[in-house]
Amino acid sequence: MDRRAEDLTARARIRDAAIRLFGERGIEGASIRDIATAAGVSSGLVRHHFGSKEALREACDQYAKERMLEVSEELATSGGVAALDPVALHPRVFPLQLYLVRSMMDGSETATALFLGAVETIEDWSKGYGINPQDRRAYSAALAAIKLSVFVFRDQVSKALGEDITSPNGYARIGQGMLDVFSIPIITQDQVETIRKQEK
Amino acid sequence: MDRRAEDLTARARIRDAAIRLFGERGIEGASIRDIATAAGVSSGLVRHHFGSKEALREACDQYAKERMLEVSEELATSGGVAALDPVALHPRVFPLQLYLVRSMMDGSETATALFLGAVETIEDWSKGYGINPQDRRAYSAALAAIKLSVFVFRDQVSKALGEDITSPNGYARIGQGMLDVFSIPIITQDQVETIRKQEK
DNA sequence: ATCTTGACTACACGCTCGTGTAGTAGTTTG
DNA sequence: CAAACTACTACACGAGCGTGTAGTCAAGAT
Repeated sequence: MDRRAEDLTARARIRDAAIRLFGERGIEGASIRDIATAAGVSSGLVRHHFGSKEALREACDQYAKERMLEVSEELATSGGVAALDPVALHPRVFPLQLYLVRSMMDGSETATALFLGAVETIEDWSKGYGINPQDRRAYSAALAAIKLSVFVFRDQVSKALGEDITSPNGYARIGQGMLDVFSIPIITQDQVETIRKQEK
Repeated sequence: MDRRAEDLTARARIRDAAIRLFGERGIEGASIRDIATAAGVSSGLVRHHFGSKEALREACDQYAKERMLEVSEELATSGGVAALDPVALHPRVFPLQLYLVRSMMDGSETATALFLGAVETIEDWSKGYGINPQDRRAYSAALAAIKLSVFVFRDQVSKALGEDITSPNGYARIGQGMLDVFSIPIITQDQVETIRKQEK
């Protein structure tokens, strides 16, 4: 997580520690005392700045959302593979993505809204790109979920590759793996037709 | 979760309730008392049968693993799309998958071993199927993660589609969406080459 | 008829959690 | 210089947790 000038305050340290620990252990799994210790402050100060655990989580949601949208815009203007990646899948935002995924699984509305936004972005992009699936909405939702899957299973994927996917090399490999999934069709459109008829 | 003859015992009811609640709320999020209430027994009986929460989780891991492998074999022999789906993605095993994903995220070795097994199965399958990605291991790991992603984000995907993906209709739609992802290449192999050169 | 065993419950324990309260130190404001 | 405010800590609270213990009850063995 890269720092900004105002971010040397205790409040920012608490928020950063919360995002990291919530992301690693889940919301229930990380206690206020753990977060306070990680940030090098007393547990009372967490309460002083954020009021409650729920409010701390909302502050984290908001911050993660803002940062994600910032990075997303940066990548959109820089071109490259970015267009393929409306919700940025960039090593820089690993901790944020990890946190958002956990927050989503624990029912965060802000995080879920980000997901829905990503689905819409993919919908628009796929239209402009000339992709015409049977059910564009379902296609876009599947793609949005797919892009987050690597974060969810980062430990398992790392174990499968034999190297941490947060390392430059591991990240490059799994990124390449994803590109292969997106470039090599594993069934033909004809087969898809056949399956759909079977199901009816 | 479908029942078997022996499954009318209190022990089985506890295990089923545990798999459901662990899957819905995470391991930390579901207490022994919650599970006991859901199974219609006292919390002491959970301890009597399983010893500890950790042991209960391991029993759930083991049971989920066995059932998954059973279903996996069934689907493999029944042909159809099954070959495409070495780790069965079948509505029948939704609660099991949900549980295994949660257990995996909380560091279960049994669940992680299942994931690694799936990666190997996909590796073998992709070879026999004539798919030749740059990095077969990374490709297989990505595919394994992708297949589980729908379970992780089932609430978000359901919200995006406007209908529950555990319903027959919703399941058919997201299944179709996945098939479209696997049948429509979104970048060409040439573009992949270009990107790889850029990154170097 | 008594003993044993296993399924099952009730209840109490110590711990950690989120939260509440009181108070201190340093800076800002009048 | 005093008052007020803000960042911050220490400590106590009640609740819920996993766990431990004691005991009930029905069924089968001796």
